[in-house]
Amino acid sequence: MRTIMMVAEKPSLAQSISKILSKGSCTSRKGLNGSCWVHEYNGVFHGQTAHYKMTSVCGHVMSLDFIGKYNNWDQVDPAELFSKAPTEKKEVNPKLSMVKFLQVEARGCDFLVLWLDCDKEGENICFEVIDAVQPVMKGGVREKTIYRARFSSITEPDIWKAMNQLGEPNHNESLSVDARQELDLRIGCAFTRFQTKYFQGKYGNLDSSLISFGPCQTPTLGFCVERHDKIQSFKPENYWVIHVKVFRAKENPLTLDWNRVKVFDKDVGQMFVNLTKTSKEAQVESVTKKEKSKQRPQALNTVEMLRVASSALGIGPQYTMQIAERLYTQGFISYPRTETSHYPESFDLKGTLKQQTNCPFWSEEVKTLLSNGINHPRNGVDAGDHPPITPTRAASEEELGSDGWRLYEYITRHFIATVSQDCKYLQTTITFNIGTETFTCSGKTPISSGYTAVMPWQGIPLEEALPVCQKGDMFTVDEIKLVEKQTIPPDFLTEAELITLMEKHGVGTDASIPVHINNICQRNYVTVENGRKLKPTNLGIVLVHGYYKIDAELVLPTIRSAVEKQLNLIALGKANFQQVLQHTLDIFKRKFHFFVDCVSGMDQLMEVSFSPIAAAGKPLSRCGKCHRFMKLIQAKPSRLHCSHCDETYSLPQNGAIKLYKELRCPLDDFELVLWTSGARGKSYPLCPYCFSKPPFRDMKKNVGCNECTHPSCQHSLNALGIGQCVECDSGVLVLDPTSGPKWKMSCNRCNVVVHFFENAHRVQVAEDICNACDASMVMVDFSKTCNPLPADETQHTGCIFCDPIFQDLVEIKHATMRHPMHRGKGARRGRGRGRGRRGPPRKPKDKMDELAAYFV
DNA sequence: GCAAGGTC
Repeated sequence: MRTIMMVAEKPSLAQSISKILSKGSCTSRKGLNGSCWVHEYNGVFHGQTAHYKMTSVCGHVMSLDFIGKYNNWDQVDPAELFSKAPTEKKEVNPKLSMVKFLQVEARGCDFLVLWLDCDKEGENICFEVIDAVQPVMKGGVREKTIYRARFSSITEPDIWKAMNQLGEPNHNESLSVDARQELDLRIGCAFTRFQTKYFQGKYGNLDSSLISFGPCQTPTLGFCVERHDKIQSFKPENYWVIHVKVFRAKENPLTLDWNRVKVFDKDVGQMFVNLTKTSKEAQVESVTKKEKSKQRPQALNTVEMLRVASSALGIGPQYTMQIAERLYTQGFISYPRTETSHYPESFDLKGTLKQQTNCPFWSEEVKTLLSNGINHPRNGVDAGDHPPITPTRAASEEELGSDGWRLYEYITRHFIATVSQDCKYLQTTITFNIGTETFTCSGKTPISSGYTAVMPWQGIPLEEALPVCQKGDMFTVDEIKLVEKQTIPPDFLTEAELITLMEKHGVGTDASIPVHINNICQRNYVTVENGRKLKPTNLGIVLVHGYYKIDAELVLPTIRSAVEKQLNLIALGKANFQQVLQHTLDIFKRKFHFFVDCVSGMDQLMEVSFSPIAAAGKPLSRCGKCHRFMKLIQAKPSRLHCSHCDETYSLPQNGAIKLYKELRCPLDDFELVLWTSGARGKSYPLCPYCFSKPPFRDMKKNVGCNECTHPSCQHSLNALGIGQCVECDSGVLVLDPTSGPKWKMSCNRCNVVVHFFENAHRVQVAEDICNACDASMVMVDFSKTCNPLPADETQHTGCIFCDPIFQDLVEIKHATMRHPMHRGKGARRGRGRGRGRRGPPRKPKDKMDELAAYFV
């Protein structure tokens, strides 16, 4: 029997498609990566009985990156990223072993049917799957073996239609995505690295660890700064309006609106007032009554959900998507990433509504709709991806938690609204003539609330009823005055407005819009103010103004759409992949060089808001080269700067840095500093020079003395390492020499901190090794007054894992069970032991020799 | 450490 492997873009789709095609009879099992499912059933393929295996990936399998050595910021000129630097495809998430999983499932299969989403990204993933799977499938030389299923919705008729009309994957569309990936990578990384290094080397208080650039995030920031500029350049203007009040006996006075609304010249205003004042009476010119309606909403898609969540619920896009994904995986709502605002024909509107019958918040409205009949939903856009976002089962606040419930409540109310009637109201307008001028007064009275019954915030507010009158009726003029007013500046851009702008200009997608907004917040280009308004920071403003000054195209919203236009030519087969890629890269390469040449133009703006790095920070520790004090710059990213040598040294982030007893690194004479993390109180010393430039080949970048393999330095791993970490595979528990009297050792790789020998006078790592577990022996001195040791002993040396006397004094407890000592000899792991187990350390050579060797 | 696009 032939076997057909079928692959969807996500596990949920594999499940629904296989359910349809197997008519509910498939068996399901989890794949070896623990994330994807395999659904199997028998059916017919090409007229013969066949075995089907339907599975999925989780989005893209591969992602593009530069080959390793081009990811070293210190060694690579960003300009090289435009052409010289080779790229390679890497697995997006190596932990998922997606390629291996696909190969295991595809081995020996006869046919491959690709059910990836029907957009360009999906087409690209098709080829990622093909590349992974083809080598292990049965070689069908004479027969076509790879098919593409194209579906426009996840409904039975559509899925069956797709299965019966299998086509071929579209290589051109896939190539257009390959081109986009390469362009985004080369352009984004080149600009980001250049800017970051350039500005961070010059200014001390930028307060952002990364000065990033990207074809989506930069225009996103541009929108926010554009509004800021409008506010700044706003000049209030005076204008004048005529306020008129009229009344009739025993009735409340009416305030009227002037038909000319306002004038910008006081004298002209006064003239109109005089003309109005020629009459003491207001005559009714006409009374019109018009039935109007407020339309029920279209079915909910992602972008609209994000807008409402931000503006009405006060929940940001990133968090909204997190909540929505949780609601989706728990089965409360349908798939939350969709551009479609139109229910498919087969959508069970009534069934979805019935589920909500018993929810007290809207049961009345639901019951009325079910008994009176639901309204046909408005036409929306069918993007062919997923149905609109709807509730899929009833829920309560207890089940969902506060924010989950608020979003679910909105989604549900929105759904009910889409099948409700429009809101109808009567608009009455009374037109008055006073002198030569015309004034009106209007009011709304609800006729039927329609959908606003479930979306009360959109309802017609109750107003005082207008007086009943007819043409020719006379009112007495109570008051006529000229009122001076001022135009007011616009407010900062709201997140909801930004989402609309991004969508309009094609910046980002429904799934990536939240990411871009999050990026510009995290990079400290904008802050989120009350009412989720986005206020640009000095840094954000200077960056955008700098781009405007040097090359406005870098920040204009068209930068994305212009490139996408080119990419579309590839997708349509009208242009060659290489030519488009080269052409676009050439343009941006020139833009890059121009930007580099003109960056002083941005400097002039930076200088106004930021202080030079040499003027920032407080003196902390001495430089090993000039022996003058270096300054600690606390602003993000925290770093040490030697103004004499004009060098900047990076430091670990998210912790406190202080001087470490004026001790020095034996390799380079830099004074050591102590890094302390907040939460768990982990700390270690580090040499500012070695931290960026590891002295030994086996040492990674950005590590402290607790990972240094120096053979004789008293602060190194060799001197203070005790034994293999009890949690992680690669770490070593290192004594924290500053931790007494609450002594502890912490893993130099993971977050494990082990407390031991509380109140001991002194704790030292001894020369000897435990025979049983290879850990370093530990020597402990207790003071006489506080001595837990037996008899009169105040000093004891032993293995903290194996020594019975130490057992109660070490807080390892359950973690001990993971230690090799307690798992039998077979379980011993070879790596990462304490000192003495790392082989004879190489003798350190002269520091500069070491460095030279390191970088060869 | 970087982009944007999928998805978990």
